[in-house]
Amino acid sequence: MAKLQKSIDKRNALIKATIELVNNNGFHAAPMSKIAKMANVSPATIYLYFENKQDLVNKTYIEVKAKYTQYAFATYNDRLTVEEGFEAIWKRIADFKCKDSENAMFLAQCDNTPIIDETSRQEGIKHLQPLLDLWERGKSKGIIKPISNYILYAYTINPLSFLMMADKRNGFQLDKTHIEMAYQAAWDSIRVN
Amino acid sequence: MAKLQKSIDKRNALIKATIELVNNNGFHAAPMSKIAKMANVSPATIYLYFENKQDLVNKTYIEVKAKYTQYAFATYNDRLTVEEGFEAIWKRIADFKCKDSENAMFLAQCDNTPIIDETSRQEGIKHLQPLLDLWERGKSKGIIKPISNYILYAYTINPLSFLMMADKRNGFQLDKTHIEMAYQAAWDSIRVN
Amino acid sequence: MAKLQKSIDKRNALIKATIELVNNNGFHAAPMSKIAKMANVSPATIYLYFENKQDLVNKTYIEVKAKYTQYAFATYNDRLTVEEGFEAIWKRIADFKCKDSENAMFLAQCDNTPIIDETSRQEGIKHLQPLLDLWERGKSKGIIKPISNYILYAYTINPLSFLMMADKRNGFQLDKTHIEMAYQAAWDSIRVN
Amino acid sequence: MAKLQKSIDKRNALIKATIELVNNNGFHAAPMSKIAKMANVSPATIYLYFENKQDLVNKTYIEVKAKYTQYAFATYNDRLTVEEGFEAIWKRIADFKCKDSENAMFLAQCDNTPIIDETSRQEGIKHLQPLLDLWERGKSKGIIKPISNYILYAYTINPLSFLMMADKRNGFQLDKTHIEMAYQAAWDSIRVN
DNA sequence: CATGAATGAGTGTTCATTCAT
DNA sequence: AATGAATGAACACTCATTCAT
Repeated sequence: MAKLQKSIDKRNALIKATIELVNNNGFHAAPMSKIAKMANVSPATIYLYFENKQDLVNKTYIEVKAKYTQYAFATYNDRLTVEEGFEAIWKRIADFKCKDSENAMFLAQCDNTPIIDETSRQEGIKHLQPLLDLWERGKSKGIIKPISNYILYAYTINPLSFLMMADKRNGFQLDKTHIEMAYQAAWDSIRVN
Repeated sequence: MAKLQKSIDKRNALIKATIELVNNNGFHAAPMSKIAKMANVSPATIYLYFENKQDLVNKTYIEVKAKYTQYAFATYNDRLTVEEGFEAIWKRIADFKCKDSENAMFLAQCDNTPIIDETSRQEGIKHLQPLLDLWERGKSKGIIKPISNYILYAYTINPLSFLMMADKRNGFQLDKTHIEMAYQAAWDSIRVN
Repeated sequence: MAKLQKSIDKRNALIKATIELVNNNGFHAAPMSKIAKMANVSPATIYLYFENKQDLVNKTYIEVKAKYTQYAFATYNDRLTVEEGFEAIWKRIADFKCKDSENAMFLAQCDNTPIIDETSRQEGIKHLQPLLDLWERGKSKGIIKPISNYILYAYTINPLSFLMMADKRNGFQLDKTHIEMAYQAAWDSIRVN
Repeated sequence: MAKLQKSIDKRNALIKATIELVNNNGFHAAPMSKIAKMANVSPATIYLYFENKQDLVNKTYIEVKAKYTQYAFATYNDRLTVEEGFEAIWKRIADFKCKDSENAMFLAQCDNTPIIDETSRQEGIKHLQPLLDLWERGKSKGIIKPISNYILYAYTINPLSFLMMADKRNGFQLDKTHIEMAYQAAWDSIRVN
């Protein structure tokens, strides 16, 4: 029991270290040796928990994505109206991007990069289903435009990554007011007017 | 003159090679030696044209971004109405993402990554000014929502990167119909009701 | 008693695993971890039975060499004539190389390699004494050439290793007929004609 | 020209270092770093001359084997009688084992080991053809026993490796007298009495 | 201007061995 | 007696960069 606990701690420490290093300097500046050092572990120990670097990165991605979706849907249930449901999910995601920016930034870095292999990417997306279901409901009720989910995602959720990065990098502040405006833009872009 | 011409050719070849390699396997799979080989040049020659790898990547980014903005504004002039102007620019950008996907994918990979340094990033954004001016015009005329340009960008232009990647990676097809739908979403998200 | 029995089983399993792995890919592909796995034992357990890897390899060598000499002399007794005795031993050794090729191959790999330390090598040779005695008898009776035992060994026994490897690796078949021819060559090379 | 010369020097130094290290402590104690150091070269430089460690070892083997066969046949021509020819070749090989023991020991270590891949092994054997031709001549003239070349090799040439190792390791002295005795044994083993 | 050869520092990974349990 | 987890040191190999030519 104690052994197992310790193991999970190390695994977590490794994943945390990976996220931290990747966030600070990008994937190309996150060597195994540094990850090990930051997790207070020998480089060899990493390979007790992960097959290789690719696996470590994939697993980290999947784990973070799981946290993300879990957070996103925590307040949602399908008895909400389409608009209520959408707002609930969207705001939770916005919240995640603001409050858990470590994880959010890591996910953003994974977005357009071939570092995560396709299998893990699919695995990561899997838990987004409730949102897709909500959209289908909205479409059939004539509330949401009858367009591809890819477009719906591109115009509602994805912009939040950009805004979070702008907040981190440039002068932009992703505060309450801006989030409200962003939500309005998101909803306006997909609702049937 | 002939010498200079030759030089520009080599520089271009190097930039082209960088883009190609980064597109195929990401930044971590684009070593200087491969870039040199693909450009039919000695590794040492790269350092006649660029200070180091960081510089090569930065310059490549700036160059590609310049092509991108040049293409974006080619049909635009400020005598167009706000909506006409916006549509003109947006559609050109969409066009670029479809037709020059080599360059577009490279830019997408640079988006959320710390590989490009902040200075070069600013340099790349510089030429986007006409779009910002257009938005200001739209805002003052009450046509476009009075919100931060970051949000306007996030909800109109940025989604196109996501859709292009979806087209490259997943089943999604960024064709005429989808582009039209995306444009509608973009415009709906920022126009005053 | 049960405990002790179990221990011997484990020791044997470890030695067997060592032989098997070394045979398959050579010494450099027989790490302790794989040996442990193949013997269904923890890596740490190896160190209860052997001091270190060198010791494991040495002991394996000695053990296999012991089996080899035991087999070689099983049908021999010193009341046989010199030629009968030589044939008996030689044919047993040839038999061993054919039938117990696992062990024979392992010994062959140890032959010209510095992996086995000199002490263990001497230890392994020790049981060959009856053959040396036979040779001395043959020499004193004028039946066997009065030459160094090293040469006698080199020209009678050692060639069998080469032929066995040729059988394993190349097209050569070390069958009944070839063994008979080899025996004739061996005997011809050392007998006083 | 100077450049090319220097390159060949380095290649030779690397091969020499490989032989030396393998001879001293076996293959498992010849890491690339030590080979590089012994050749006064950076580890990275090895990879300018050889694809990888396997390639380095293979090429070293082929090169040494070539020197060996070249030396073996230097005094031979097919106008010699079968016995003269055999003695010429055999004695040259014995000579090689004595005088160029560095190379000879390296070859001995390669003999029963899977470190050299089969292709390189075949490549190494290729130049032995004149000996095989001589044997065929001897067989057709009824001078040499009509038996497999594998057996002829096992009982004439191969014992020399054993004797050389005995000379290096144990008390045995592979001197003139012993060589003469060994030759007699070799010839007796294959000649038609 | 252009290069091929060269490299020190670093990469991901494996290994023989140890230790707390 | 037996172990799974852990590790420092080493391994084969690669990289961005330099330099003599």
